[in-house]
Order: sequence, then structure tokens, then C-alpha cells
Amino acid sequence: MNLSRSQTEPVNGMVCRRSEASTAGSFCQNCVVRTRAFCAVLDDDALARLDQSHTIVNLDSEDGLFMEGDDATSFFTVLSGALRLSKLLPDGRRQITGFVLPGEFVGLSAGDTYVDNAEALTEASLCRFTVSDLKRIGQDNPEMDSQMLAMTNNTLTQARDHMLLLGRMKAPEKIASFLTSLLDRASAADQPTDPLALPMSRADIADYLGLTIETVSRTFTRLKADKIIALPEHNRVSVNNMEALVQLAEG
Amino acid sequence: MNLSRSQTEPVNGMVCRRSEASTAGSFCQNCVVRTRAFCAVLDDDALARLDQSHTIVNLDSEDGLFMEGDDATSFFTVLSGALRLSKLLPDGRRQITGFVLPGEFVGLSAGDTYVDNAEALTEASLCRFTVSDLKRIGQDNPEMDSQMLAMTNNTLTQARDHMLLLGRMKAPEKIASFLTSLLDRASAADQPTDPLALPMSRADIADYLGLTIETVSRTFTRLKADKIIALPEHNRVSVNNMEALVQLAEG
DNA sequence: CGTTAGCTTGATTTTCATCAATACTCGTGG
DNA sequence: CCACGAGTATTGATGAAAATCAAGCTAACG
Repeated sequence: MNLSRSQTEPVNGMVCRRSEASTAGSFCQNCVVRTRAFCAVLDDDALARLDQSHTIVNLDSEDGLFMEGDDATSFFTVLSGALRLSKLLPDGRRQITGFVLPGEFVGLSAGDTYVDNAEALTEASLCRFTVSDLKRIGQDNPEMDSQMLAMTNNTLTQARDHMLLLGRMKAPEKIASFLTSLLDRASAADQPTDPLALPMSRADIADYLGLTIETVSRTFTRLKADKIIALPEHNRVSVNNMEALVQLAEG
Repeated sequence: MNLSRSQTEPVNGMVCRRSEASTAGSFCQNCVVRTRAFCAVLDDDALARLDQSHTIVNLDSEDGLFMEGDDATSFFTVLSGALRLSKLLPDGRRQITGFVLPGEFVGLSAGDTYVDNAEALTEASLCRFTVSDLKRIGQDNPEMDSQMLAMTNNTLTQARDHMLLLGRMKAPEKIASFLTSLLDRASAADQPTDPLALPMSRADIADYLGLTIETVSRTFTRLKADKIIALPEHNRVSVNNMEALVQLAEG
């Protein structure tokens, strides 16, 4: 498909092989996330303008996209793969604040710098716009803001659910809750649920759930001992007792 | 296990002394939060329409406004006072997901029911709209969605900061961080910062920070023993050593 | 194969929750 | 005005959950 010049560029000290290619032609109409992304509500005219101003970005697993504090000049829609968003304390403690999946966007900032770090969890491709282009297009297409508001509101709802998990759940509940939400997403995206793929490392899971890797590991083995799940591989889970898992996940 | 944190009132069925009055005349132009609320961007025409469709709601401290699962038919802007948003686990564990201050709004839901509980932290007055009125007005005033997007984005940023606190900070860091953010807000709102008022109970602080009331209390006394703060009253704090407090708050 | 990064398991310590008692605050009625 | 009582906050003793420290695994890759 589209060939791109691949380059290794340090982004703020972060080494990432990130390839970019400007696109010719009318990709937007045939975009894989056409029906789900913020641009789903745009008419053909606006889509044509988007086609002018977007760029495709390809990331390898673990590549950084942007960092907290960088100038927020770009805005991205995820086409494929997944990103993680994280925040750090000065001494290195990390909290993953969310995962970004195909159709969702990242990089919309309240101020003029990004407020978190975005990195690729897997290989990923993204559709990139400059914030100024986006604003321009948005002004002529008010339904875009309304769509983005709805999507942001969804993200906020998830964030609040996650606060309940972080502040009030115990380790087994956190893990169970994590697994059920992965299961939901996988089945929503027509991906296999048995075994379920865990696309992220134990460290990522730990930093997402507010635990250590040791506790994550121990909790998995405990759930396994309790016959609630099985771990055919480190990165695959299959659920034996869904009742019990859901029970735990609810708190 | 204590199931009920607010023993005073049966919350189910929303027992609350809540007074409503439909408004005559053109309040919107003179509204106390005119320059800060989502309606700040509206023109006179739209304001006139808002005047038609809004209602004032007055809440006493601890009154409930809505509960998780209720039909999300109304939308509110806080005029004065403060609300808390919370989520519950089935066994009663509670997480406060945020506080809502004058100028901010509550009740915008991704789906058709509310996703959290909203209660008055202090006496409060709110401006109420039906969601359908709001949508109608929004369709003719696209800048409204854009303003609401910006405000929601701000809230999302706060939510993510709070996830870092909940998942990765220790009790003294949580308390210090809580105090510095209260100080910031108080000074932004031209309210006294020394002593700083704590408008919420220990239970609210605990449920906001993911701690127990005992740990909150002990942490306050420890900060006091370390001469970082003083507690002239239970609900007032004054900071003796701002350096140290900020140091702690940063992690 | 050997090396390494990631994962698991075990022993110990730390932090915070829980349980329990005591003190403070404020409103009410004697 | 004081005494009482309910609600709220503090303090203390103990326990449990999870973090930390420290080896061992396991699997992927040269």
C-alpha cells in the first residue's frame, strides 16, 4: 500500500522509529475507522479537506508518540494498534491513565502542551493532523465538535470508572475488572476471547492498575489456583469461571 | 463493615429538600457565572432562549441532585456552592471522582443515564436545563459544543492527574497534593488561603483520596507534628512550610 | 546452547486498614 | 447555663494487604 520513508528520530530524547508519509488521493472515504472516528460525522466536502491535511504515522511497539510537556501541535486518530497514555512522578513512578484503541483520538489538550505521555503498545498506525488545520475544519463543521465532545465524554466516564478501581478495589478485584473489560473490548472488536490476548506487559498492567508486577503475577496465579482462569501462555488468559470473575470484578 | 456512610438520610428515592423556581426575566445576562460557564460563548439571542428554559435549583448541604442510573434528563451549571461526584461499589465502598465548582457543569452523560452520584457539599444553587432544550440550543450555536468540549477536556485532565494520585502516591503525598490543589483553587477564586477552609468532611477527603478517615486524620497530625501545617480548627488548615508541602505533593 | 528480558515465587517489611476506645463539637432540651 | 447525646474526629493496638527485596524460572533470540 503506501510506502513511506522510514526514519529513526529522537523525539525529545526518545528514540523512536517513526515513519511518516503524506497521502495522495482520497483515503478518508475508505478509512478503516471511517465509521467510528471523530470524522465519521463529516460530509464529503470536509472529508476532502481532511484528505489534504492528514499524514499517516506508523509506530513500532514501544515507540513514543509524544511526551508530557511537548508542544501540542499535532492531533492523532488511531487507525490500528493501540497506544498507552501515562503520567510520571519525578522519581519514576508511573501511572497508565488509559489505552487508546482504533477509532479513538489522542493529543487533544486543554492547554498548549500535552499533559501525558503517549507510546505505542503494539505496532500502530495513526492519522495525524495539525491542531491548526483541525480547528479550521472544525469551525466550518460544527458537528465535529459535538462528536468530539461525545467521545471525550466517553473517555471521561472510563476515567471515572478507573478512579473507583484505583482508589477502592483490592488487587484481585482490579485484575478481574481489568480482564472483564478486556473481554468486553475484544468481543466488541470481534477478536478472540478464549484465549484472550494480553497485548501489554506485566509492568504495563501493574502501572495501569496501581500495583507492582509482583502483585499482578501473584494475583494471576491465585486466580489460576482458584480455577477462575487459566494461563496457557504468559500473554493469554482463558476464563474458566466467568461467574466468579464477574463477581470479583463488580467488587 | 459500615454500609452506610451517611446515616442521616435515606438516599434511595432521593429524599432531599430541594427547592425549585422557574425564573422570570433575563437572568442569564447578569448571571454570576456568566463569564465562566458554558454559556459564556453564547450571543444575546441564544441567551434569551436559555432564559426561557432554565430553572434555578437550590440545594442544602448533603442534598442529592441525582444518582447513578437515573435517567439523564437534566443538565446543571453550578452557580454557587460545590458538589461532589461519587461512584459506589455494591458493598458501599465509595470513590469521590471530583468536585464541581461554580461555573462548571454536571449531568452531561455519554449515555441516557447518569454515571455517578451528585450531592451538595455545601449549600448550593444551580441552573438547570433539560437535555433536550440544551441540544436544541446547541444545534443553533455550534460554539457552545466547542466550549463544552474545552471544559470537558479540562475535567478529563484533572481526572488523569487524580488517577496518578490514586494509583501511585502514598498517604502523605496524597494529602499534600490535595492541600496544594485546594490552595490553588482558593487563591484563583480570591478566597482566603490562610487559614484555608476545608469545606468537606474527613470521610469525603478519605473517599476522594482513596484512604480511610483514620489515615487522613493520622496524616494530618503527622504533617502537624512535622510543622508543615497547623490545624487551628478541624476544618481549617494553615501552611507553615509551603516548600515542604509542595515537595511532598510533587511526589 | 548461552544470554537476557520478562515473569514467577519466596521471605520480609512497610503501609495502610480495621477494630476499638476516647475526645471534641455542636445542637437540643432540661 | 449546663448536661446530654449524636455525629465527627483523633488516637491507639493489631492485622492484613501489598510493596520491597531477593532468588529462581522461562522463553525468546542471537
